[in-house]
Amino acid sequence: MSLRDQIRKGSTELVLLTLLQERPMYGYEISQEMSRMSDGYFEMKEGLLYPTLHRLQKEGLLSSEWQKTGTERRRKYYSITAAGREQLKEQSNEWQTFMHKLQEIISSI
Amino acid sequence: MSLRDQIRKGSTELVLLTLLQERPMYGYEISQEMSRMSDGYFEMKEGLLYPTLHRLQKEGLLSSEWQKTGTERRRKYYSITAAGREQLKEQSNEWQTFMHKLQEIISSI
DNA sequence: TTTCCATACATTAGTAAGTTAGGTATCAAG
DNA sequence: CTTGATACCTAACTTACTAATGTATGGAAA
Repeated sequence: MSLRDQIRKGSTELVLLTLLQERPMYGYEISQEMSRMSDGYFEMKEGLLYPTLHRLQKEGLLSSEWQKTGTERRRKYYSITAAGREQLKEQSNEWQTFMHKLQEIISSI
Repeated sequence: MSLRDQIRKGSTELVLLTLLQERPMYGYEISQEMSRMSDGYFEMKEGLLYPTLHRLQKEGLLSSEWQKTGTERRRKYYSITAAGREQLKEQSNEWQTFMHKLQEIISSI
């Protein structure tokens, strides 16, 4: 695992929930959008993306529905739930704390 | 694993190398000092601390020597090497990038 | 003086997040 | 009609991290 991969560990949920707070999206769209909006920095492999979406839904932080319209390719759209928004707030705060603490340590030397 | 534990994942090496850049320390001292200087935020369990020190030494980022003086309790002091300082610079930069990117995403919504 | 806690090293078994590598199917373009 | 992008998914493996435990020494208190 690269240094970047190692550092990104643990940010999966935060990034996912943040994206879905904007609007409902389907898996493939999420991976594209995540890469696009971070200029390629955040890239989520399918082997992580789909299992994580399933887990977050199981935990009640996301809900999903298959797209109804018959013409387009089948897509499963994920939406953030109220519990998901709560969790997002919590995670966002925790990340802010972490980054602040880390800055303190880095700049203390 | 708690949210905080999950988030701290991947910061182990950076924090260790940063501490040892200040001065050589032994394992027990590192865990105390790490907790002290972060007001209890960063806590490294022994099951992570010792294997990681061993690994970093094996990778040439740290060197170690047992304390010589006979009176005191035996201690293994770890020092950062030139390669370790290089790695620290790299990791520090990578972390800055990551935190910047994450802030962008968080604040973009 | 022995008992108890802090110091100081370490390992082992288990968990869970992440990667790697596949599989299936549809649609559009050349 | 094959190729690549879209779109879903799973299984096997790796590894950072936790939880639990083990060993040994020194000092303080009982």
